[in-house]
Amino acid sequence: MRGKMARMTTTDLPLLAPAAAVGGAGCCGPVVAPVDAADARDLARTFKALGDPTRVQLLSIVAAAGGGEACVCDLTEPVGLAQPTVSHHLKILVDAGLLVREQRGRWAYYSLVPGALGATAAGLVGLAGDRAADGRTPAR
Amino acid sequence: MRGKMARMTTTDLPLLAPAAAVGGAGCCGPVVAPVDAADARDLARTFKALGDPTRVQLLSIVAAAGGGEACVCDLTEPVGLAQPTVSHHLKILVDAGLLVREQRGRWAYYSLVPGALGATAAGLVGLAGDRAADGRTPAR
DNA sequence: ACGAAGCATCGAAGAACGTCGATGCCTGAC
DNA sequence: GTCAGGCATCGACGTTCTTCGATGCTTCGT
Repeated sequence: MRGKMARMTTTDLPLLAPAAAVGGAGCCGPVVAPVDAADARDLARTFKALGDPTRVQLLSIVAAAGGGEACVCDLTEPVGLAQPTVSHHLKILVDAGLLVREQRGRWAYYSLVPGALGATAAGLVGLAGDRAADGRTPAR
Repeated sequence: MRGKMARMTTTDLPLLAPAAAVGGAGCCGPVVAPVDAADARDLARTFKALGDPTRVQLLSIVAAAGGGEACVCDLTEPVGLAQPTVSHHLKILVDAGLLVREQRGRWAYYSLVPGALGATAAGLVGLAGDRAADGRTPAR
């Protein structure tokens, strides 16, 4: 009889993960403080936004576009999806703090948030603490 | 007459993203070749594995554990989930190429794949091409 | 040989996700 | 003022994901 734990909904605030402040910890103890549950949640929220092929494509298309920005009409054709779907994915990327939207006239231009991808990558390698960050084996 | 495009299932091979080989492109043209659709798919598969708070926690707990490895019985309590659920998440991380499983006696020990997190982080910053990789603004 | 412990797999239930067509709002052109 | 274009939002539908209890397999200890 357990049906009482709210099911871990995973829907919450839209903030960007604060680079997962993993400091020096977990070096000499019985699994002490790897990352806070809240940090894990924030980091996972960003990764979930990146966890769709369409969104990864959108991100890279925007990054590769001339001027570093692209409007929705330029994005629907490369990904082969309908315009409402592309708008939906773009909104998710904006909510994740990876893209910014700027309306100019009739067009909505999307561009990368400068440090966002780097911060997420840093949080990713920070996940490992100081272990196996860039190919170093864990001493075995 | 669109309802016929197989729905983009997103389920396929378990391989790890090959760091998203974004070369030099998209500098002077109408959005040419940001990343291949297959690369986007592989990268997104890894990010989807990271897109759950429980899995992020598991990853960091394993990384912070003594010896760089942990068995399932050590992981169920920190994340507060049932054992089958933890096994399920661990399998997803193994399939994504982020963890390795080693059975020793009665226990199954999980540890980080050495370069996996770093490779994924590299693919992430590679997504931006050479733009906004580590805080550099796109010239504006 | 027998029981216990650790773990994976199975099947099910509910929530979340991706996709679309239809529709409405806002801007710019005439 | 009126029309057309670009985009977001809404509602719906099918798929996928997360979680659990139950169960089975393998290994160790007695």
